[in-house]
Order: sequence, then C-alpha cells, then structure tokens
Amino acid sequence: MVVPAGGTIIAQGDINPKLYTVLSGWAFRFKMLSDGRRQILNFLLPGDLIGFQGAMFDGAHHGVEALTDIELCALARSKIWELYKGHPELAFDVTWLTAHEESIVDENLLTVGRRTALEGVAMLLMQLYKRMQSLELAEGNRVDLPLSQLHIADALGLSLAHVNKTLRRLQRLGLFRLDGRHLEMINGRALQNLADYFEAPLAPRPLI
Amino acid sequence: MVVPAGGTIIAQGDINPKLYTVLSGWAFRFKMLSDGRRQILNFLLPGDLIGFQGAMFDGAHHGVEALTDIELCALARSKIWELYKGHPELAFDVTWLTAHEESIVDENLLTVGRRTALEGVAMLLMQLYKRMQSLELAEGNRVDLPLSQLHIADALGLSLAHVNKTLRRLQRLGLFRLDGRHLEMINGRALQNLADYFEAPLAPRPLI
DNA sequence: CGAATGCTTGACGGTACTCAAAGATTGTGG
DNA sequence: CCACAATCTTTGAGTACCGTCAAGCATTCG
Repeated sequence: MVVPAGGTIIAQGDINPKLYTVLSGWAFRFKMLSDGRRQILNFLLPGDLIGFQGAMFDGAHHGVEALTDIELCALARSKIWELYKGHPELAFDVTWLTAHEESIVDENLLTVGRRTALEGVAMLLMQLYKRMQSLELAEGNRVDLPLSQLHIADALGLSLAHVNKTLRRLQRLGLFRLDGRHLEMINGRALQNLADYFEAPLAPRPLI
Repeated sequence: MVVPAGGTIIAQGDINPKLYTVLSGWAFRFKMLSDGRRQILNFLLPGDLIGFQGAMFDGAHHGVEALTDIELCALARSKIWELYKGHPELAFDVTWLTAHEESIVDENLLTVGRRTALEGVAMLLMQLYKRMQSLELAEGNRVDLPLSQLHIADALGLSLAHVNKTLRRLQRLGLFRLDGRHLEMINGRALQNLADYFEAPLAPRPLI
C-alpha cells in the first residue's frame, strides 16, 4: 500500500484502524486539541509499526499522517493473536518495537518539557540524524529531512515563528547545514553537547 | 519487595534493572538533564509494569522513584522469554500494558507541548482521578493524591512557583477540592471541558 | 522545639507567542 | 513556458505567559 505525502494513514478517532509496517518513507503520529492546536508525538521511519495502539484499544487515540510518499505493508488485525500464539519471537519483536517507540516519546517529552527552544531543535535534529544513520539511510554525513518548520514547531511545542528564529540562530553556529530537504552534519559532537542528548546508536532493529 | 516513599526503584542508567509489577502505592518514571532539570514522564499505579524498557535495551533510559511506600512484585528478567514462549496470552498482556503506558505518555506530551498551564493542571488532575477510579481506588468522589506541587511542576514542564499560582487560580473556580493528599472532585464535567480531555474510562486492565 | 520540607506570594525579567506582512519556493494549469 | 496559487520561510513589533529570585509562612517529623 502507498500513501502520498500529506495523506492520512490513520485519523484520530478511527474505530478500527489497520496495522502497518513502514517499508519506505516518513510519517508522524500526532494528537490535536479541539481548537486545532497540534502536537507531533514522534516520527515514523522504515521498520516502525503503525496503528498498533489502535489494535489494542477500542479506537485510535492519535492520528498518523504521511510526511513523504510512503510505502506500507498492511498486516491483518486478526493475525496478531496468531502471531503471539505461533511465533513468540515475532511477538517479542512487536513488544520491542513498542517499547522502543515509547523511549522516543519519553525523550521528546523531556525535550518539550525541559529543554529550551535552542536545545530542543538541536535534540530533534540529532535524534533524526541518528535514527537515519542506524537505518543506513545516510549518505556520509547527509540525510534526508523532509520536515517543514511547521512540523518542527509542532513536534517541539513551539510556534512557527519562534522555530524559524531559533533554527536561524543555530545555523549561525555552523554545526550543521540545512538545505530544504537535506541535513548535513558538520559537528555532531558539539550539537549533542548543546542538546544534552547522547543516546547510543541503536541496536539493529527487528523487522516485522 | 517494598520501597519507602522517596526511594529509588531504578536509577537512570542502571545496566541490569529488574522487572516489577506494582501491587500497591505510587511511583513515577522520570528523566533528567545533566544540569538537574527533571521531567516526570508518567505516574505508575497498581497494576503497572516497571522496568520493562530496561529489559529490552542495554540499560534504563529513565529513573523510577517511589512516591509513596510501594509494594512491588519482582519478576525474573530471564523469565520473560519463557513467558513469550509458553504463555502467549500473558505476553499479549505485557504488550497491552506497554501500549497503554505509551498512550499515557502521548497524552502528557500533548499537555506539555500544547496545553496552557491552567489546562495542563486540569488535565493532570483529571487523568489521575480517572485512573484511580478505574482501579476502584476511589472512595466516592475522593481519591488519594500523594503529589507535591513540585511533582506536578516536573510532570507538566512548569516551574514550582507557577504551578502554585495556577493551582490556586483553578481552585478558585470550585471544580474540585485539594487538601494535601486527597483530591475531591466536585464538577468533573467542567474540569474535563477546561482540560479538553475526554479519555474514556479504561477497560479493566490485565494483571500480570 | 528546631530542622526540613512544602506551600504561598510578590517583583521583575525573559523566552516564546501573536499578529502581520513580505520574500522565496514549489507546483500547476492555461 | 509563463503566470498564478499555494505553501513555506523570513522578519519585525508588541505582548504575555511563565520563569527566576527572594522571602515569609505552614506543616511535619525527629
């Protein structure tokens, strides 16, 4: 299955959302308040599961939207139970992926709650850079980064205007270069220090 | 196993943390930045798992501290795999609990990122009130609430002083009463509207 | 009864928000 | 292929929410 950039994969409130694995492309999970304020919870990259929470509860508590054109592999909801029964090692991987996603959300919560805007932007760039690297989707020190400043704002709980000013200020430090849809890392060490973010490179992830 | 109020259950960075279920009492998960800023990720109530993330990765990415005296049931880490292999329904429950915990963190991220201080305090009180109710730990419209204002501040990404002023302002609205360690709900409907938080009461949770 | 912890309040400052408008870029259809 | 729309980026002026600092009060505990 393929969803075009900007398309809705799961709508907040869907009663019976499907279950997917990301094969290629980017997406993000988000929640909205009734007056339109939006918070991006995390970004989804190849290998991540989508819609698992909806399979466990009565409905989706969050929306999922494609950031780029994205290829998904649909899994039948009814197959989950068979998987737990017949393939414990796969069931374990599902739990691993769920726990891993939570650890990302944890870090984002720390960022939004306690990091300054400057530290937050640094942390987000570093996190995505590392994730792309561990997926071997980096070309040297360059990775795709298909985010608009509005996405960054909604991920960090900031306003668009402030993200722009903060990004600008960060770039003047020369730790990285950001041309539209690519991020080129120049001084990752310094950026990590600024962000106070030193997550170890991830173990190779299980693939479902 | 019992840990006294204020005691450390898991230290951030522990290499080989144990695995527990909460039998009674409160705890919380948190992360800290190197200069001491702290973010509480979520609160743990009876039935919740502790330390599962640490079992999946190389070390704990967050700390866990007892809020009250707390009774824990320790599970051997080595037993996890056996559980997945021999008791798929229990394995499924583990995943359910993990996904449920993530949905709480998701909501907290929305709060910290996009709700105002007033909305955030309202949301936190409502969330804990509902959780206690679904655990049948409420006495009518009263529940224990063993949080200090510093805990609320660290959960919402606010300063202690501002939490105090905000709480005070909220109480003047008369939607609830807060005496030290108890919360008495007076107008839950209005508080939900204020918080824009309408999570349905939880299904009875699986117990591990 | 003193120490420690937690709560309350005020003055002041700053980070980040709102509002507004003008470029820049991209995409699209005539 | 150009023109127009839509989206995204950039910038500034003014504001406000929330943070910091500081001090006094209340409560609990040993």
